[in-house]
Amino acid sequence: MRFDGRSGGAGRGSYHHGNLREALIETALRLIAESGPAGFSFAEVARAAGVSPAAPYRHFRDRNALVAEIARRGFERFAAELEAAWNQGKPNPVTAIENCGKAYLRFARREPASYAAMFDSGLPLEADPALLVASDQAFTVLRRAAELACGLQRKGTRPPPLMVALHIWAMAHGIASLFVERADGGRRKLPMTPEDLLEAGLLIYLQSLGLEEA
Amino acid sequence: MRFDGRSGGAGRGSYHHGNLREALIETALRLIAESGPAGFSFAEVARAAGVSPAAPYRHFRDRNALVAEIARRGFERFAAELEAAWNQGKPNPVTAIENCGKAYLRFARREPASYAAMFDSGLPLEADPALLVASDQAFTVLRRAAELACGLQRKGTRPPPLMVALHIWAMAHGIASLFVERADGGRRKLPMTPEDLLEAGLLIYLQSLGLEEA
DNA sequence: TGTACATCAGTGAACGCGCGTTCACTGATGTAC
DNA sequence: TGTACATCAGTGAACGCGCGTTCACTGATGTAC
Repeated sequence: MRFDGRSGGAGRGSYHHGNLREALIETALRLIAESGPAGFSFAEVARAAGVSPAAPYRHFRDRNALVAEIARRGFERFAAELEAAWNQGKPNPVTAIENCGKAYLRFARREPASYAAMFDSGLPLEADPALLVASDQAFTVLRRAAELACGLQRKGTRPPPLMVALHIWAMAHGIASLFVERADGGRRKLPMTPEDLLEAGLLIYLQSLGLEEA
Repeated sequence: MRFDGRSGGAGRGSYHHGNLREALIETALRLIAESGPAGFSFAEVARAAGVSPAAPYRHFRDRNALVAEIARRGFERFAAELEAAWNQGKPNPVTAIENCGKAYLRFARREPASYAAMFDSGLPLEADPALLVASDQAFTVLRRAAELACGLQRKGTRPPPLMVALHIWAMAHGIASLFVERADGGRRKLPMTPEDLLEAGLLIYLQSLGLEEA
């Protein structure tokens, strides 16, 4: 890829952009990061990408399709980062789950635009099968982590892994939503970092299930 | 107040509405419930309330001021409902905290428009001191609850009450955001009610702190 | 290697629309006397 | 009780603007021969 984002022989000023689809996605991410998932128009993306307002229609049916594509890609990267953080439960399940929590917050912090498209855009997941699949992939990482962690318990005292995964997700998502700073407006002040808050919360929760770092 | 929402002698069709400020707030709540906090315009509220597009300017500086007022009132009712659910820690702190959690979800479910204005509107809390105060009132209920619950522990093992309050808030907010059904689009499917999920999560968490229902 | 042609990404003008906001105004209300 | 008047909530017309979307078009690209 060339430095200006155009491919092949299509230089700046040429008739064909050459890489417009990607450029629109990158531009929309920038605009979302600046003003939130509702803070941009289809026409504005076109203008910011340097093309006519009709050009985006060659690549996306409408504004929602663009946001859905951003969310879908976001979920895929999100799932990959959670998976890497989980690292097959090493060095031990509790530490690995804490690493997942850190990865969750890191994603919300480093890709606030993707995160907003994924969780705050109001897009119905059901309307886009690919979006639903990508979203499920991310949750599946947490579910498998909970399954492995719960499997360490004696049979009689095993909590339902699905429930544990949902608790972990809810706490991570709650902390990300309430306390991770956003470019479009500061979040509530905290006497600690969101990462420390989540780590402590997960530790307390997992201790109660009989799991320790060991 | 009369049945049509107009006060005094101002009947329907009269020049003065008589109760426009309240009518605008109610109308905006309805529109937010239908299409989310970004899903209405100032002009649309006026039209739906049956007045000219200039009329709302007599009562609110702009659209944001209307949303902020809705959020402020929402936080006040929210704080009152959490306070009632806490009920001074009776019958015991764990049960009372669980009741707070249920009240949290009940509010998100029954007043989705207020909840969205409070948490999903992107309004900067700092811009409106009254909004910040109302928001703090709500959190203060959780903080005092955590203080009382933590106070039952022996001194050496007391967790920081502020942190505990933040964990409770995050889990409740995470579950409300992810799983409570919204009118503007379904949330993820769950194999249990959000209320049961939160109750179990709080119970596991509080057990780890040495707190039991007793 | 050269040429004719099919493809299709991007143009730019156009449309009707609803928006936020302003303005001078109007007329209902309540109050001072 | 009646009247004159100040107040101010709501009117309606107007403005410039950016939006989403369409359309016939243009010209760059790649390929078949």
